[in-house]
Amino acid sequence: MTDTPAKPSSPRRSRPVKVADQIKDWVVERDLKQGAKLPNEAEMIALFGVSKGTVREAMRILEAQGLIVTRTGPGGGSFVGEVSLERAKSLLANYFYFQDLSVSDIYQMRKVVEPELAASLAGTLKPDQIAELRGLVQQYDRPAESPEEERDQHIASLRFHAKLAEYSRNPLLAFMVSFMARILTDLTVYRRLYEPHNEELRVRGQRHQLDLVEALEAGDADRAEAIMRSHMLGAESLMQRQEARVMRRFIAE
Amino acid sequence: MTDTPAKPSSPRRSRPVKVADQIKDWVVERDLKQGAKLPNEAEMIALFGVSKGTVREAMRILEAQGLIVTRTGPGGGSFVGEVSLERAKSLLANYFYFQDLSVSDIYQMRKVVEPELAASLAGTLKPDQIAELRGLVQQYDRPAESPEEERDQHIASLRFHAKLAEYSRNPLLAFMVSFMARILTDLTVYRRLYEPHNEELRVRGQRHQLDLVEALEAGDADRAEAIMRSHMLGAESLMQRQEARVMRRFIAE
DNA sequence: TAAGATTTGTTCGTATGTATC
DNA sequence: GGATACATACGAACAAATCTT
Repeated sequence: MTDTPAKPSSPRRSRPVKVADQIKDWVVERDLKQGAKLPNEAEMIALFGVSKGTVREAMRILEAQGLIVTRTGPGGGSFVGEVSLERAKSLLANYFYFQDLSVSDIYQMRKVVEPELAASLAGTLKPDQIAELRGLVQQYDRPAESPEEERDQHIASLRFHAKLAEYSRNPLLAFMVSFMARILTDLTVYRRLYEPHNEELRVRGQRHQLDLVEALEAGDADRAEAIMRSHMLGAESLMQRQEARVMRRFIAE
Repeated sequence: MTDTPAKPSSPRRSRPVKVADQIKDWVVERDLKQGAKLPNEAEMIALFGVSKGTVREAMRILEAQGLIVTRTGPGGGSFVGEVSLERAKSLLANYFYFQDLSVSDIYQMRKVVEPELAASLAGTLKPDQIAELRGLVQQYDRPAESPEEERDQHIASLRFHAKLAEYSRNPLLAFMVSFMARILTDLTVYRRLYEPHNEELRVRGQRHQLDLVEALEAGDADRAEAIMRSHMLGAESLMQRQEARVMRRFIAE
């Protein structure tokens, strides 16, 4: 029912996995919302006719997917918990760990998605949101004086994009932009993926972002889109030389 | 190390979760590849100084994320297993279950991503791939004679897009397109999300796809992009009236 | 086919930890 | 601080799957 169309001869499903599926069904049937309480361990044991260990393994499966959260103590138990953005990004990052994702792959996506986001945001932001964006841009207002500062500036600039994503009313667009910002951030942190210093590019990047905020404030969608497109081209050239294959490690949590 | 920058006061981490993290670290340190064998249960117990139940719960966590697979019997055990495309899509779908994702949200994304995919595919496909695409288009060569057939045609048409994604050399682009095709397919299956029948639109859609294959074969990127863009607009209008909020159920597996 | 070896799968009893009242 | 209600963890035993001979 809630399963993908029909696995041709399942490879084998252990009982905990089955129980996890049953619990999902149980939740869906009752249309439980975030925060709703699930039966406790003892009740689960009775409900599905399995032992405590099996129930616990099933719970861990659901927990790992972010579908439930568990608290101990009186009034504790397991609860429906919506999958957080953070967890969703981590789980997807694990997938790309095994793919051969390059920086230019990411930019091929960014070049089309970020301008669309910018365009759709024009004229929809509240003054405090505009202010917050301007605040982020200020964080890299001056030339970096050390590699560490340059790295921090780079990360702050990615936070600018993540913030734009946050303001979007389209969850899919928001997720994709936020996800790419995270991958690039991780890359910056773990791989020193920032340039041998190029002051001109930094200044131009900052100019772009300030102009963009202005266009967003003015509600000029076309201009916002154009600026973002140009900004992406600049950023791409900034990172292009980095041949680095992106994902070469597990992403924990 | 492999964790996100630094959780400010983690809410509490159960022992199985810790062990799961330790196992991830263990794998990363050794740079184990897909198929590599992990220590068996007994060794894990010794290695981390926890009980069997705890080890098993940790394993279930990793399994739920698609990071390991487990087999019984001699020569069995747990193995590093790359996260499959299917699982990644399912896990992400669970996130959007809790978001308020609309059909037009999906199309906002499709309208920019699918043309980019089409453009990048022009001139890169082998004859058998071209043939396979043509084969898919043939599956909705004639007017549907029943709602069921119309649904099947709609699904086949989404398979066309999924197939294009499969041919892409950009894993990120490929994933996004495939993911959207899956959501729309689920929607078609579970919610009868296909139109009250509009023969003209069907014919035009098919025409688009045939022209697209031709442009891809000829290596005409601009034309492929333009056709896809137009195709997306048509498909959008086809589904537009469906106000349906997309995700209102768990996606199992 | 059958038996044995190996490894995960499942259960049960018990004890401990944790948060609420 | 004690009682209560819950999850958490351990250990020993047994079941099932699968490979080898």
